[in-house]
Amino acid sequence: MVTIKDVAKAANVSIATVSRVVNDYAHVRPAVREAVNKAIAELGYRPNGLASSFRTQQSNIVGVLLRQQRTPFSSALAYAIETTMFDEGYRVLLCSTNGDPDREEAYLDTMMEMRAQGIIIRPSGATARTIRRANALRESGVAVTFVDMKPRLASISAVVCDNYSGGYEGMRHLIELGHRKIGVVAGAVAQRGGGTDVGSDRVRGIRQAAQDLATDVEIVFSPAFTETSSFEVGLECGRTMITTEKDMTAIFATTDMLAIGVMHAAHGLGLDLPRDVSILGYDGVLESSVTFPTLSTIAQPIEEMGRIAATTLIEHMRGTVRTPRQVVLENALIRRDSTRMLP
Amino acid sequence: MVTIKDVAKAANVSIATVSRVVNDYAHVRPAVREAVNKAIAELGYRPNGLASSFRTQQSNIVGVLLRQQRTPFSSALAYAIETTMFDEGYRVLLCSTNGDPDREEAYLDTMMEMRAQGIIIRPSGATARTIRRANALRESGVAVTFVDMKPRLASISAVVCDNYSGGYEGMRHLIELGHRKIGVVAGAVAQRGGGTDVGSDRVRGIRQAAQDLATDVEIVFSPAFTETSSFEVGLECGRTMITTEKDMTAIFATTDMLAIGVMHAAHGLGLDLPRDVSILGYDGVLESSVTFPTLSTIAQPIEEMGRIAATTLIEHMRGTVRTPRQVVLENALIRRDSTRMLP
DNA sequence: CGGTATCTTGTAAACGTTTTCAAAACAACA
DNA sequence: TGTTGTTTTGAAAACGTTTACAAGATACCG
Repeated sequence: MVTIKDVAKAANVSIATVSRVVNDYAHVRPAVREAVNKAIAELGYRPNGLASSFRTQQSNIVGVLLRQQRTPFSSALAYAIETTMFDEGYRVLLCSTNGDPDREEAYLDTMMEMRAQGIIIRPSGATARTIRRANALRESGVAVTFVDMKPRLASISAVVCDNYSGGYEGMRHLIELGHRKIGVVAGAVAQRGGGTDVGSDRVRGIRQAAQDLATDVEIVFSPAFTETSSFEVGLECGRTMITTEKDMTAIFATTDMLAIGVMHAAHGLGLDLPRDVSILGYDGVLESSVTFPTLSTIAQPIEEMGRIAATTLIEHMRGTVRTPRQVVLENALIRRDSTRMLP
Repeated sequence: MVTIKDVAKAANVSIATVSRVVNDYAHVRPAVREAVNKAIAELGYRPNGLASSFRTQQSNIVGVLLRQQRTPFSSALAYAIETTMFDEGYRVLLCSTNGDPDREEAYLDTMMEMRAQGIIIRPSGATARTIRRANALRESGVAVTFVDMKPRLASISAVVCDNYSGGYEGMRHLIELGHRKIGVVAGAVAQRGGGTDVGSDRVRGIRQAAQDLATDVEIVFSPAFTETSSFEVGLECGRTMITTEKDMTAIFATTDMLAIGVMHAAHGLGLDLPRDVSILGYDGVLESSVTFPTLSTIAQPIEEMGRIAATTLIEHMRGTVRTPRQVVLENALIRRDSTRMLP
């Protein structure tokens, strides 16, 4: 490998000068600069990033800790973060913990060892622990931003959608369409409503809307389950719900993938959508636009979340913003074909 | 930050000894080892990865260069690669070029600067250039493996599916079901059939099967288009194809997302699936199992591809395998509800 | 107990940069 | 030409590890 020394020798200058040229410093005579650049080109010199990172203790690496990687939501989020970071000169180390706390631990360790400048975390359920860990990171000088989760105490920056009002507006949509008995498919934690996770907020919004918007609204929850977002769960819950609750005219699933599962359940039971039952999703992932019928959904601005999380983290890393900041974005109802006005 | 020096002082040993303990070397007295570990724990010492990477010139970083990141295929692939690498002690830098050659260039530069040990590339269309670049990388000591693309000359390792036979078997499926006039939705490059890309191989297989398997098979191609995999393109092509070719009974799309687009076109034109037209996809992404009706498809073992690409690269990096290796995996037909026997 | 082999430890030199400091070169001015 | 101020350059010291080498300690053997 050709080093800065080789370049210095070839250009007849000191390594300090080469360094100055490489890093675009002022105070280098044009002639010298040119000679150095020529030597660099001729020798095919590439600065050793390992060395300069080491010297400056700046890795330019940020970690992104996701709980999954295969879901549409995560993909979109990761993509937005990654491109934003790249354009700002940071490189991202993408890690999917798959919900395994040991893996999360291991990844955080690695990031510390690599002296990552900042970390974006989409926390999994184990919030207390994650927050503790995140605070420890912050104290040792690593910038931290949460995405898609708002911690109760605002010591850490976070970017999140207003899931409460999303749930609320989803219900408003269904109620305005004339639905009065509405099934809700949501995770177990969410149903209890105590958590700080996004699902709980959605359910709270749903409950409140049912109280506020009409006197005769009845909501029924599908039996609790633990995993909170998969197609299979939606299928299962949809099936039992549809067979049990005869006069239910609409189902609100707190996730698009859940909703798609519910749609399949409905199809499987011979129902015609949306005539026999309206279905409303939540997230606005790509997949929701390619179902049949296309899925009405409360869309989150996923890419915007990613971008804002990235820029927030960057500001923390650069020190331009020191106080934690919590950004709450609005969701938007997308009316498509899976929900219809009751006759 | 607490360094190895601090630990050495606290444990009353030399930094060399600490280093030996940290790196699990033999020849350290148990008592000493213990004392050092105690000091490490007390001080909260974390080895400076930047420093050791620099010293050893081993970054433990591998780059993964994808052209997109938001597609189900890419996500699954990235996930498989990432977990495999992590378990082997490597960290992955995930990069999506979005088809932009400048971005690809920039990423490769970064990887060189970070002294990545190896790179997995899912090449985009610009193959000649990518191969040249890949060879240059190899010569400067970086391990390179292609995934989902097999270069003509076997100087670079690659993991790919047998797209030719996949196309062939897809056609066999449709022909066995009694279909004789079959529409094919594929990219422009693929249709010309000259490229080394996966699409071309699929089309070649399709063509050959049409010749081999029955005398009266007719295939019609949808008008050529450039982007090769999106839902919108499938929608567009499906629409024109269905309205133009009246006696066509099946459509083979060379991508699941294309197929899903075609399904929507069919639904939009009031067709009943699979009664009025059978639809066959290719890839076997998650989405194909949640369409309505569920999509029959030629499934690629995407995760296996990722895993094998990762292990291949690891073997190259470790030097256990030096000669390039090209692995070809088989696809498998998944029969679902979107294809049916002609009456 | 001396000699030898083995185990354990420390010293110090790298690794390729960046950066401080001071010296050298140059320009401006009297 | 000498003085002063500015620009340009180089020497050398870091940064925190790993590791070659040598030396000190210990064990073993006759």
